[in-house]
Amino acid sequence: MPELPEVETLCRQLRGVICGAQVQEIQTLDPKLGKIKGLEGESVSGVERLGKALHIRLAGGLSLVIHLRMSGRLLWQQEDQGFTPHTRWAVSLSPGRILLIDPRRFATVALWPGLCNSKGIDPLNGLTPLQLQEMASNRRLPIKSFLLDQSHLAGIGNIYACEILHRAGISPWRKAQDLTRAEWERIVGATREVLERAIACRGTSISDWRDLFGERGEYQRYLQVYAREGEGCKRCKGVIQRRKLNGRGTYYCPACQK
DNA sequence: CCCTATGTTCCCAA
DNA sequence: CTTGGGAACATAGG
Repeated sequence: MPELPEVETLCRQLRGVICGAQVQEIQTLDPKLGKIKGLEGESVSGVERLGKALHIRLAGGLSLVIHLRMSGRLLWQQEDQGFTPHTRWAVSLSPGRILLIDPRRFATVALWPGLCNSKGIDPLNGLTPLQLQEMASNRRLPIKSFLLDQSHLAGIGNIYACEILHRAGISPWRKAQDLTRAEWERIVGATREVLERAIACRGTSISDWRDLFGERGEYQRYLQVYAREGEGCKRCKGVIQRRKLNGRGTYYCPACQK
């Protein structure tokens, strides 16, 4: 469910409520998640996002790393209001607790010694067209699959890959190695514009995404192609199509994405 | 029963 | 060894 804008939203919201707070208790309700012990009394020194992973940094140097995968959510409870359905894990801190809610049970939590080194570059931090073009040289996979590969760009998922390619006017099936310099420039620009607006909107609540405080995001108002199969393109006279690419629903306008 | 779902990892064939 | 694609993971909903 959550991609870069959604995880960034949680990251910023968590910073506002748990920086400096002390860990009181960690509860593991789903045995599939490994138990994390020995953090009682540790204080939170910061919250960072690396790709789609959330890092809660502790003063002792360790980081609690949460990955929400497909259906994970975080919910802040200032007071104990009980566990909502599908609560898998919870951290109680001095000002309140964070619930990890995850129907499909793909989410992971782990304790990392220090900073996790992720290979992919952050699309919002120093992304250049030349850099991308070099990474894509000799890659015959479709550009959409390239954008989804977290070892290249860290944070883009299925919704935003579709939206970025529409905004850039490029077909999801173009081979990554065939894009021109000008097209990579359009991708970099579209990536920044789409992700920054989505962050400002606190994510896309097309189905069940909610932020840390249970509020819906607003970016669904700005979606140009995702979940719009059969509807008119907002930029040309085309009709939005949906096809599968590597098993993922892929929305695009055949008329203006070349 | 079928298909779908905002992600990642493993396995296999080319 | 590399690359790309499909299945698996687990659950709910249409």
